[in-house]
Amino acid sequence: MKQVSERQLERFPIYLKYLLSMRDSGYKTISSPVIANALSFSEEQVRKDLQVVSSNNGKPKLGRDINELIEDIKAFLHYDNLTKAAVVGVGHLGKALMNYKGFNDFGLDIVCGFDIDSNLVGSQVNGKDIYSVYQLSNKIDELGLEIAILAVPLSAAQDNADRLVNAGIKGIWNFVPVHLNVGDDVVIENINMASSFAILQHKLSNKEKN
Amino acid sequence: MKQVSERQLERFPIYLKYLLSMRDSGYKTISSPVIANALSFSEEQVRKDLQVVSSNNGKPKLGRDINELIEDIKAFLHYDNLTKAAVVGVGHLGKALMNYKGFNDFGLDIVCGFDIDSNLVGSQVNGKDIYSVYQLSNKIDELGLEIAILAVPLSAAQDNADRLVNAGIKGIWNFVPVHLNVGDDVVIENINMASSFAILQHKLSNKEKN
DNA sequence: TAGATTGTTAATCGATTAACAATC
DNA sequence: TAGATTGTTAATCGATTAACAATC
Repeated sequence: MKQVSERQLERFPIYLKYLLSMRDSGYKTISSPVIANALSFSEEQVRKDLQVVSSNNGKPKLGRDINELIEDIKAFLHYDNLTKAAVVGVGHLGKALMNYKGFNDFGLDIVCGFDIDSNLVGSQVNGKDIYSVYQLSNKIDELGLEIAILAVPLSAAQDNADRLVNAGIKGIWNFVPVHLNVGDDVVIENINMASSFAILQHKLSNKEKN
Repeated sequence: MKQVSERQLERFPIYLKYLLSMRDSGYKTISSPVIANALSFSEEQVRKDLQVVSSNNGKPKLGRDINELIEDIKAFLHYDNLTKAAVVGVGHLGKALMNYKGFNDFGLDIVCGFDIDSNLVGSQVNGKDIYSVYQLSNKIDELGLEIAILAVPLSAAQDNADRLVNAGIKGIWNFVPVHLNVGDDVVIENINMASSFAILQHKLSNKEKN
């Protein structure tokens, strides 16, 4: 299979959402120019991206079979077998993540939550148990947790990352706006709202100048 | 001022968080290699990035003054005068965003929420009023709202984006995993959790292969 | 002074875009 | 057939990394 870049990986879920909506609208095939126009990408980029995941070639004049393309992207993104995850830090954000309905659609299954607050431990959010962070090691093994979603306060982020790594977690989805230092064998992916907002703000103030 | 790329913009909030923590630890100056090492960037990249925002040159052997650097980054990112925003769609995610304490730190002030559900309209979240989406035009003017934070269900996303644009909003921070089509004069910035998770998942499955 | 760090200029790398023959 | 779309190969663009003289 061809090499894939992070930029491309980011685009596949976007293609998938669009393709699902087009299938719902009754389309059977779809071409790169049509996708490009709908999503504001270039058609060359769409063609290259789809070549990475497609099991069959597209057909000149027709494009690709939508169903096949949807299956190819889902397979490529591992959407079929759910990855078990836990939310660490059950504050406002952590609760919202535990309640979010969309995660199953992209192969993520939030099994439980962890918090340090003894008032929360033993309760449930969206029907999912909240355990103590001191139970991390045990529960990770017992429940087969693969990924931790970190949503603790800033000051507790690195400590909890260390705790997770010690407990055997290899993947951390970090919602805390701070750089985590972990070993090479652990993968971190950050959702940094401050970074995203900086781009929005900058684009807006550039507009105003014109 | 030098040209700045989106990649660089994303890094400035990360630098800022780190610099604040180093200032708290008592440091007065800091060099690019030290920053690079702490944040897992290359030192050349750090040097180039800081040159974009710094009002003064760094000093060989010493580096830069931390306080000055912090002020420069804050000014560059417009962190000083708060941008007024509203959350549109007060579900689990919308509520969490309205409760999130960190936005003020990066120049964002969530003034109120909007929802279509008449059971929510008139209530408050974190002391902030929830208005009907039918009041958007009026309230945007009345309250001086500049940015909309979109957190509605997928099926309602494009309609609400259109509504916001019609009501005069020029910047949309989109938390819905869908591509929004708007005119050239409107800026959209997406927080796409599916895209972010795709990268995490892919890195993890690559690790497993080794 | 010696040397760590700087800013600038050049080289490399990777991703996007363009060009174009092949084909359903 | 004609032409829209494909896949491949080459060119361009932009960002990162490397090299190096300047300097506190």
